[in-house]
Amino acid sequence: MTDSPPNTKEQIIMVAERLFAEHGFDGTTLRNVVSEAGVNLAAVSYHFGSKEDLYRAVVAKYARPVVDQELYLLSELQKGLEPISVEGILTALIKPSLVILSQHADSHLVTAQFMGRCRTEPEPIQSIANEEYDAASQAFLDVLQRILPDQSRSQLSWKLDLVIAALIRVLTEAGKPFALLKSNSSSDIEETTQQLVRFLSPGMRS
Amino acid sequence: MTDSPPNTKEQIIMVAERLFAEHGFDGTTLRNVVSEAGVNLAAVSYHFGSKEDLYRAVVAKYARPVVDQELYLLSELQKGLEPISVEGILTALIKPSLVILSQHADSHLVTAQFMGRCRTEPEPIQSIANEEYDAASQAFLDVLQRILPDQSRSQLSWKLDLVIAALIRVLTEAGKPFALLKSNSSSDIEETTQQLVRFLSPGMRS
DNA sequence: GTCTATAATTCGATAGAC
DNA sequence: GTCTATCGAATTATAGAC
Repeated sequence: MTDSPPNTKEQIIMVAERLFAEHGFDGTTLRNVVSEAGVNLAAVSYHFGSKEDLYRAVVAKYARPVVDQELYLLSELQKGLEPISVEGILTALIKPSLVILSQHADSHLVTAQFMGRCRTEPEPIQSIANEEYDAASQAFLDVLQRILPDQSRSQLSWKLDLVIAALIRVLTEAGKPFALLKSNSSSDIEETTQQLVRFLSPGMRS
Repeated sequence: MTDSPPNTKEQIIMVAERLFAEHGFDGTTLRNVVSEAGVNLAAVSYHFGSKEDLYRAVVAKYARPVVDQELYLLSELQKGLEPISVEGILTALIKPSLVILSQHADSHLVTAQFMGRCRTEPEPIQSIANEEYDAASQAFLDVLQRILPDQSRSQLSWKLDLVIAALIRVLTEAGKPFALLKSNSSSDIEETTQQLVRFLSPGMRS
């Protein structure tokens, strides 16, 4: 875990994450990115290719690990002996997005806001992040269908969609006055996860 | 209810609503608007002033009536003799957004998508719509606090926020394959409202 | 009110020197 | 890898004729 000084490529990704989070894809200019990053404009083309490729790199760095963790927790849940609960599934879905924040302590709010923002972008930009998340959504929908066989798949699908919408909102609003998620301490993340799960689980059972 | 032929100003607003809904504020150019509307570029400046002023006009036309209806339903609820229920409050909050769709029968999906999109825009554009909605949110929060005195105001605040996030998602996703809201028939709107209320009410009570 | 023409910027991307 | 310089295209907004 050596803290190597950020090279040009990393510096660009870090600044781009913040500007994409605050102003969206269209509202962020490469000139703003390189200006705040203290690097040359041509460095973006050299290291990434295009603005969209830079965006993909930011998604890959900050969103992809969250999906991997979600799928891991879901598989662990299925390996267990106890029956799977709605609360367990929602926890596996929600927790990784919140836990990841404690790993980037200094920029945790920015990461949260980017993860929310990238899922509210207009098309075709939103699809860049959605392609990462869709596999996980399908897996969670399958498990939900197994433990809630009385509900139709389309019903479970829009319910899961609303759960994700709530999570996205929590991420986007992170840090604002009345936000649910205010700190990145482990205890606070644990508690925020539980509050979200408790709010959403009853409706899931219908 | 005469169907007067759309003049230039109305034509611009109608096309702008759709493009803002699909591509967001930054992703929509005035040239795209006037091109699809079949009017001259300078007409935007003449009738509205600036791109942001055009956006305000679209919000005023499609979002403001929804807020007015929400506040009206909430006041009617408080005039009634029966005790106010969580379901009643959430219905007053959710129904107007859905009902308005049956009034613009031909463009109902576009209106839904715009009402959702305008609340996920990056700042400072999002504030344009939020200023319309904030008064209503405060009023709903006050009533919720009265009938749920055991929960802290900050807790009720983020719960209400998640309810609104779910509503925004339903609007944004209207018309897509697995969307909750698929039609603009009165019966479907009634049923969609009930499903949303039933999904969200239990968590509201904690 | 509607139009043409254009001002004044800004954008993403790249060629080419070092 | 990093830089300067710039191309070509696109943007909002407006001046001014009709």
